[in-house]
Amino acid sequence: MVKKDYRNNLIDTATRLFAERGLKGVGIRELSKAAEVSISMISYHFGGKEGLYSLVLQEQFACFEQIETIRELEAAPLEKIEAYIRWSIRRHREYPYLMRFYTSELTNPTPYFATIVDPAIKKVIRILMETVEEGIRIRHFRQGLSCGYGAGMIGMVNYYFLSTLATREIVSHSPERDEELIRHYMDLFGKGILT
Amino acid sequence: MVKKDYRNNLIDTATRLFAERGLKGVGIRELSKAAEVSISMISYHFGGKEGLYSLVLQEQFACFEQIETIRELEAAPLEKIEAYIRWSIRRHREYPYLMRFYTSELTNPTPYFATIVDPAIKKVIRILMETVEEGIRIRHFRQGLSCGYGAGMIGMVNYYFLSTLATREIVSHSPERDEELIRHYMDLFGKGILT
DNA sequence: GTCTATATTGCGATAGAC
DNA sequence: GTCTATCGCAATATAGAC
Repeated sequence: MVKKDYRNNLIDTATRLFAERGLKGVGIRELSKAAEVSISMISYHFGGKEGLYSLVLQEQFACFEQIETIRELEAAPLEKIEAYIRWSIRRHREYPYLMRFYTSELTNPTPYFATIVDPAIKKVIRILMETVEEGIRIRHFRQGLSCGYGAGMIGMVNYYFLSTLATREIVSHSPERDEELIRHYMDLFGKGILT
Repeated sequence: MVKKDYRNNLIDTATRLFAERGLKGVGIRELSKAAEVSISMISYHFGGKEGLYSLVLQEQFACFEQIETIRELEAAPLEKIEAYIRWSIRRHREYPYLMRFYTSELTNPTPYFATIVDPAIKKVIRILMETVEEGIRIRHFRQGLSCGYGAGMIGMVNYYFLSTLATREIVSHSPERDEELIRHYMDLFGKGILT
């Protein structure tokens, strides 16, 4: 079906371009040329540039629904933390532009931050904090810890992907290293760095 | 001196507006109106909008020079890590818009990323990795750790400030909590979370 | 140094043909 | 559904008066 090809073509191209240069950094002329369709297709299919952007954003953040399965997991808190790390890394690999939208919306929010991005971030942070809280309560984790440590783990993983542009010459970001990365995060988070 | 007032006025206004909406998100009309000067002042003093932006960026990242004092510190690796955390938090408090420029340039880089932002980030990461490496070498830190753990610490601290917009209703970001925050990061990084 | 007025270019959106 | 051509507006930069 021709219609669907053109539509998907536009969505794919827009995802890449918006991720790389932001909503304001991409014009509909360049967008339609890159997608090899005419400029009027953007208004026709998506009601304008902003409509296309919000659709791309929705697609990118839809996967945050899956975090609920981690909350409902019948598992020890530390296993839930590992499940989060695995889910998070898988998510970044599956949606290579996700971190760009995530941080771009956090620093230069568009009107869609409040409805799409903010709830997704809050949901993940709340679940991680809950998990750490539970770990403290049932004495798997040390007493007197702050449940904010959960957010520390989110920060470590996200920064690994966020900083790629500056660190790829220093640290390998190959997917083949992902398992090693998970072990390292769990090791550091669990036991700390000291002898 | 009138000249300097107008110039500084423009720089201050531009810092706030560029931080909040990005280079492309702010026009020189709005900028000059907010700074209460005429539009032509931007070209006159800074050679155009981009010139003003690059000056703001230089100002924001100039403080990264100070990281050298941590490298040269005569102190144990763990103390250097704490010195980094203190320096980083102080930096975020002194330059409240720094994290916005930092992440905005990482996700939607402008032509100034390569000369201003990239070297600053690389310098900090290298020093943290060196410090962890040294800690492992002199057996203050556990053997078999990756020196990439240093970057994990950068990620935790930066994410705390990056995520403010989404987490301020969940976690307090008050400067009065900073000392507690430093203790928590050192505690987690040093001993981990397990009993 | 600072202003107003204007030149020029580029933007997003759409009318109308097919 | 898709195209081309064009409208109206906002962008940056600058000429020229003071």
